[in-house]
Amino acid sequence: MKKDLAKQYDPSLVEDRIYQSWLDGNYFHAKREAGKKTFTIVIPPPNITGKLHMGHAIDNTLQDILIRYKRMQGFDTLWLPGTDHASIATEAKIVEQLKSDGLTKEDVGRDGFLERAWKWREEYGGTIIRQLKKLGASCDWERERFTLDEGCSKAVREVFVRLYEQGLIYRGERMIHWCPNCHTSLSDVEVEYEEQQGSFWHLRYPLEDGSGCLELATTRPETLLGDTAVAVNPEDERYKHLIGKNVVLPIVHRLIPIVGDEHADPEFGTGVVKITPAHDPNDYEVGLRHGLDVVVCIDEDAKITADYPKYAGMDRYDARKAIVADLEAEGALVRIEPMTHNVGTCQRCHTTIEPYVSKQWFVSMKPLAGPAIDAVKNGETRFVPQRFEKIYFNWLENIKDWCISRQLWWGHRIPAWYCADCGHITVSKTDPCKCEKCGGANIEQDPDTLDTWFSSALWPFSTLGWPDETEDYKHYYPTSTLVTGYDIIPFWVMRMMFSGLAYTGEVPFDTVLIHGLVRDSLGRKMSKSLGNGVDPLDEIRRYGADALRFYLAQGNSPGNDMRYIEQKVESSRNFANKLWNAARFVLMNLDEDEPAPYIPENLAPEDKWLLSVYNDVVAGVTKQLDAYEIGIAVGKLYDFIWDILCDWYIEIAKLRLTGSDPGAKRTAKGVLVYVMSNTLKLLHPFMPFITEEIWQTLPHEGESVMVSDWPVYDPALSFPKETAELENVMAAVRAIRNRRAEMNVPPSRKAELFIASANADAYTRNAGIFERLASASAVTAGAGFDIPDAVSVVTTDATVYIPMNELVDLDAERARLGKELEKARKNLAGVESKLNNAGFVAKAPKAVVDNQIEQKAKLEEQIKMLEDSLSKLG
RNA sequence: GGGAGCAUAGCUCAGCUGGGAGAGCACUUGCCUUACAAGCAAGGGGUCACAGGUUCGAGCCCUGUUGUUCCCACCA
Repeated sequence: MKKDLAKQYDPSLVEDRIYQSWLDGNYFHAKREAGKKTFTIVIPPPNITGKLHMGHAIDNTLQDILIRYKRMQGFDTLWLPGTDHASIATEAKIVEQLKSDGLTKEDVGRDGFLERAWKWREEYGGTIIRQLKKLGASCDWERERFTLDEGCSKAVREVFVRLYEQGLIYRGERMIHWCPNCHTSLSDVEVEYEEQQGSFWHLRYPLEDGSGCLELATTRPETLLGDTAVAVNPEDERYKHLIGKNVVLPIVHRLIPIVGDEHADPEFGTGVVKITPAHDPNDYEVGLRHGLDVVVCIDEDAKITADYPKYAGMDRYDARKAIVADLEAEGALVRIEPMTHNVGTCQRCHTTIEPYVSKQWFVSMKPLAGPAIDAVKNGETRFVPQRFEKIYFNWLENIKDWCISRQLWWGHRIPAWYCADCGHITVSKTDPCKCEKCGGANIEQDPDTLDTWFSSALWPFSTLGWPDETEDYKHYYPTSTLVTGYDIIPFWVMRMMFSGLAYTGEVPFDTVLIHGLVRDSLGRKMSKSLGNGVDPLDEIRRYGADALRFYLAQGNSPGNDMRYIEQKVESSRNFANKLWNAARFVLMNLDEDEPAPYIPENLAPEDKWLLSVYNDVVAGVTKQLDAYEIGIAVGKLYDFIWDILCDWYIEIAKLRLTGSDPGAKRTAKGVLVYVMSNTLKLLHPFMPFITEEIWQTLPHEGESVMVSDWPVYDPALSFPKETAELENVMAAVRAIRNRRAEMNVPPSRKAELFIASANADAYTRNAGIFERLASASAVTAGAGFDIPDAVSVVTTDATVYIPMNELVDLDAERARLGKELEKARKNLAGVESKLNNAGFVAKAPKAVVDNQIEQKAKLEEQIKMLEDSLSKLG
């Protein structure tokens, strides 16, 4: 047994070695054990472009806590890891890489591009996985998956073909969000709205007949090139007579009609709206209603098209300036009004989105959303905390069709082939060589790929082998708990829900544990642009993975954001060190041949007290973990270990450990090892490394704490009488220390104690505790004492006289006792007023009333003792 | 416009089903007490945002108000 532990715990010397030992033990691997209940989590697959950030750290810490807990409880536990191909992000990386080589996508071609992408993935795709290991994640690495691997791709095709055959996937021309930088369409959720400072340009469009002008306003004057109408509200008395007439589009000098449409709000601005069907979603709808031409004036690069030679090739913002200048020159500009408005930007690159009409693939969401809503409404899947159900419902109830095609190369290519001869679309699980309709060989696959989230949506079952009925799928699906941030609900949780229900017929998980964001110390979102991100790896290096995990678990209350406060990580590190030193103390006292943890005979009152408190902690931690109240569970362990075990029990145990009675010494050691060892188990899910390191050093049975049995509440370990006794003793010790501190008596100055109490035996029995912890030179306990001029302290159970004549300032002492007496009387009055309240006695639970009765008796006793002490002072 | 969260000690926050206002850090004082100074002991510090209500009893439940953050929608 190793006993020469360092004075300070150094995680860097321990963590990698311990992690390797777990891998060597194959403890992370799920073995499909018959007869055991399963507990399964699929990891939210991090992007292969990513680096571990605090969001990952908290998400995976929570998952690892649950997994380790359930594993110790004897579940057949699977935590399935993997990564996401992250189509847009990865494609951008490769494009960037090409650019530094002076190349473009087109230069290397699709195959060359994909080759580079796969190579890139080989090289960097495992970064986060390596970092998760540093955090202590106990994933089943043998089952690691990738959204673009063969199995996941098979699932993607299966789903696409099924939905197509059911008519739930269709191809059509719609207005979609276009990112001119990423050069692809985006779904609604991939657009982030940002408030931007802009202008409102008020313009004049002259009527064709020369009878005047219509004034209107726009935030995007450059789209004027594509105007094909102006709209007024058909009820608007000012303009309704003009409907059907034409105006002359400034600069372009094209005639465009005035249409009557509800879209024009008479209350807003002048009540006149210019209509650009090609470049505004609302205008597009107006255009459809009135059969307007769709005139494209901005291209895929957000540049003006060749149709307008004067502006052709100009960026949309340059074109805006030029067009405004021309409008002014033409006298069409009325005025410019500053305004702030929300602008849609690309989630990935924050480029302003261009609404764009194009042919894309869509999933019909309405039929899929219904069952997903029902499954949560009827409790098949629940959210923790429950309020996130509302967000989930809100999304699904207002859902629009999902644009799933992306103009990218890195991803699952759409399994649709177009026939050049007959125009038929062949959609197939396997690559066809001819058109399924005309049999012609002149077919070409759709060049586009699918939204990354299309494959993520299948993650809980595609990773287990679906669509094949594999052993893993049968055994581990549906999964148990999904752990993720609230920001991912619309992207992922929702989509997994409807996908699971639609394709497997089951909800993909029974619980969704939602956590908040980790913000910086000022409460700001951590972001690259602000440079305020904290690297979890740095923190692990500084404080250890256990400290980081413990902090993240402790500070987290379900669904709430937290601020990253480094001092708190430091105090978690201090806690680890405290535990380390407690272990050193235990080890110091052990013999070489110490048996494995057991509860010894001849327990002292303090042993029974400790075991009782420990037992309650077992029950409490278990209950809180079952309720996903991880922060509360952590708090209980922190208090128990630091306050109860270290500050009280170990100090008290020193009496026997340094004493001469070998039997008593053995008992104390036995209790210490038992409680320490089991407490390590309780703490293991939160602080896996240090608990393993210590557990291995202590006497133990089994290979590793991570596969040991989770402690269970044991009624035989409940000792209320001894618990009360020790609590009284501790209260007296605290009171004595307090009084001594007030009088500035140094600990080295011992004093004799006379303890008057109805429970004098208990104080006699625990005299040693007062000697060690309350600077007592000797302790005499009895029913009562008559000691003149003594300092006295009064608890609810005892009066302690401390004769220190030369230190006694009688006036000060009288004042102190008087103050305490006043306080006790006030408390008593409060208790009595409750007990005199008929309503309280009649309606409050019996336990609460009894407690008040007990308080009353204690306070009365205390008051009596205080009065007595005062009278003795004369 | 719709919805949600938050408001508790100087700071950051916990307080789970209503019954004792708490933790860490910071601060004050005393301790190198042979596990730990990353420590020990003692202490100061709070109208639980505000106003009503329900209740024997409210930090907790209800209504409203204020402030703040976030999500969604809209903003021609």
